[in-house]
Amino acid sequence: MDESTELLAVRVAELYYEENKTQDEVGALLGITRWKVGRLLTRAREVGIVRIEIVHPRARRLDVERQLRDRFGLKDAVVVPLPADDEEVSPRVAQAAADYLAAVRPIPRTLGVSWGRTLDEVARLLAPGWTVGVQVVQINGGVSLNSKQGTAAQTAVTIAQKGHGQATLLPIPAILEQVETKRAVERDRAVASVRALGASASAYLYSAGVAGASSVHVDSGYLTEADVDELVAKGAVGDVVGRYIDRNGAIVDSTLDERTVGIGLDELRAAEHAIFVVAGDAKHDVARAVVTSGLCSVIVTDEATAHALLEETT
Amino acid sequence: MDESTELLAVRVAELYYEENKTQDEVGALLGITRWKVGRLLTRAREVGIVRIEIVHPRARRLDVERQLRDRFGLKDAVVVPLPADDEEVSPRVAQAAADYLAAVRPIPRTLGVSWGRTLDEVARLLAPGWTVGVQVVQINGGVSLNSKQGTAAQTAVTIAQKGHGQATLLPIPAILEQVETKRAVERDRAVASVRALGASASAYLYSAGVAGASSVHVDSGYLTEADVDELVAKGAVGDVVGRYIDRNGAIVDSTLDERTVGIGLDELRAAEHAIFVVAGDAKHDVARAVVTSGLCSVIVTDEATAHALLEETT
DNA sequence: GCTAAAGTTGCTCATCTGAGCAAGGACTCC
DNA sequence: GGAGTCCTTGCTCAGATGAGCAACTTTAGC
Repeated sequence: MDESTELLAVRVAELYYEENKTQDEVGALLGITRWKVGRLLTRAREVGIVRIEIVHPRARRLDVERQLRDRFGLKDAVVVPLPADDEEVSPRVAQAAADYLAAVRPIPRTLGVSWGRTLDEVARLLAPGWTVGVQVVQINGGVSLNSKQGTAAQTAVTIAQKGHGQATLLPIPAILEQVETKRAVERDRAVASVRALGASASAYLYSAGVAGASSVHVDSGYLTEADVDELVAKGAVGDVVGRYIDRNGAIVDSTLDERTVGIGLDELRAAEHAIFVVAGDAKHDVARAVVTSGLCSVIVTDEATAHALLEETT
Repeated sequence: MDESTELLAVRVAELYYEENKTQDEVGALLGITRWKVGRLLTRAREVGIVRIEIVHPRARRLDVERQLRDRFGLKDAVVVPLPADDEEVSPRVAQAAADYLAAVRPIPRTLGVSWGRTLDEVARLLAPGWTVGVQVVQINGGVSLNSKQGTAAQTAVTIAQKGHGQATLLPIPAILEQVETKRAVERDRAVASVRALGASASAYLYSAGVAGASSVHVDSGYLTEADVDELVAKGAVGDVVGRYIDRNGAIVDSTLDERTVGIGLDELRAAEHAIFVVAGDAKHDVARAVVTSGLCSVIVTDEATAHALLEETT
């Protein structure tokens, strides 16, 4: 588009969009036919002279969502635009996840949830009365060894309460020290039944952690920084329901995995609705691993993550 | 608009604007009638959920321009949107002024110009060949006492050259020390003829300066900082064609004014086209004085200045 | 509980707008 | 210089859209 055409397009756009004139009127005013006006407007939109944007905390990027679905064979995708303020990213994604959960049809009778900061936020933002009589099951261990005790339970309970249903918890450490202990615990009748209930869920809602010193597992005392460093050295990019995976979505350390309590990755892969919530630049790698290895059927994320997924997997 | 309607409006806007669906399709998809879709879109635009903006260096704000015309009885107004970068404001206004000048009809045979940074920029941005055979006359004195000598002449010459015409200069100090000198100079045949030519111009193009230590007059040595301080104390807000005016557009110091060489304010007020170019936050006060006192028939400015003019003159 | 006022909804109809097409113009490559 | 190709232009026509209206619903005030 040459200089003078561009200038004309600007004038046309001003008269049409800002002055609310019809294409006919604009044409008459500028001495061109209305068809030319129409074409200039189309071009102005294409070229970006005219920018139409939807400014709202609950806005979504449907075009990006479609690309994600297509590229990774997902059942669904939810992408929220990046807000001006970085702090706002995770609440918006959480809100979107909460909205999505409330809209899942058929309504899940049994919902398996993991825990973590992101999930906590989702629970908090979920609309009270989002459903009726839901059964929420915690799908991975979580009683932490230090202060933050109870947040894992809190998440499940909140989601259950707001859905006028009840929560079934898994009050067991996420990772046990000995394989034997883990086996023994799983043989326990109560624990086994929770595991069974979890395995039967019709939908799962979970997030992922980054493999690094800031991991919740280090924070909670399940793993030392050295442990995590070793995992990273072995190729770990992050954890999903407490299990560390590499960039291909494979378990990094099977011994560690044996000591991890909760649902297995294959159960997640087989699930009807496996809703994966991720926000933030740090999690691009884990997100990619999850999405490419079919761990989720639905992803809820921010635009930056979505673009990262789409760009680098060409 | 309540929460749920708003959310619906967002969904509607996304499907309509981003997915390019018809209102009918959007309605079918969301289970509402197409009329409701149309109404939601209208509201979304009104409320600002949908924002349509024209992003272009040459874009204008026609709505604001209309307000300016109406409020101040101007013949015309040109308002450029604020660019993201503050540095960009004055070039954009200058460009707009250059564009405007080239589009003035009937084409001015004789154009009176003042000088200064703004005018210089206008001259620089003017399109070569913007007209043919124009006669450019310098309307106020300008040979400066220090280094920057010649810029005043430069402006007029550039405008004339680009308009395939010739420039008539007024190579005399803007302000003389003695009234007698000024009178004597004006009696000079050559000078008198330039003044006469200037007075006969069919269009004037000029800017304004702020009354303050940074004034060109101080910079050029015509006035001392103390002089300017005194002017300010007397109510001066700035100068137009070298003459200091107060907020009502009246001459502040008649003695000083008597020593100022060039066109008078009344000649400006009587002119057919008095095109006033102002940019920048510092000049809001002078701009208001010029505009409210009828010194210009056309204003070319930036959005911030325009808003300042409109807001505070209610 | 009733009435008036204000707001909302679905509809008709006139107008606006984009897709698609044929004709004209400009540019390229022998 | 001429044929072929690409791009632009104005047009027809069908589909999309907004103004205006009457019926209906909600709200407020008594």
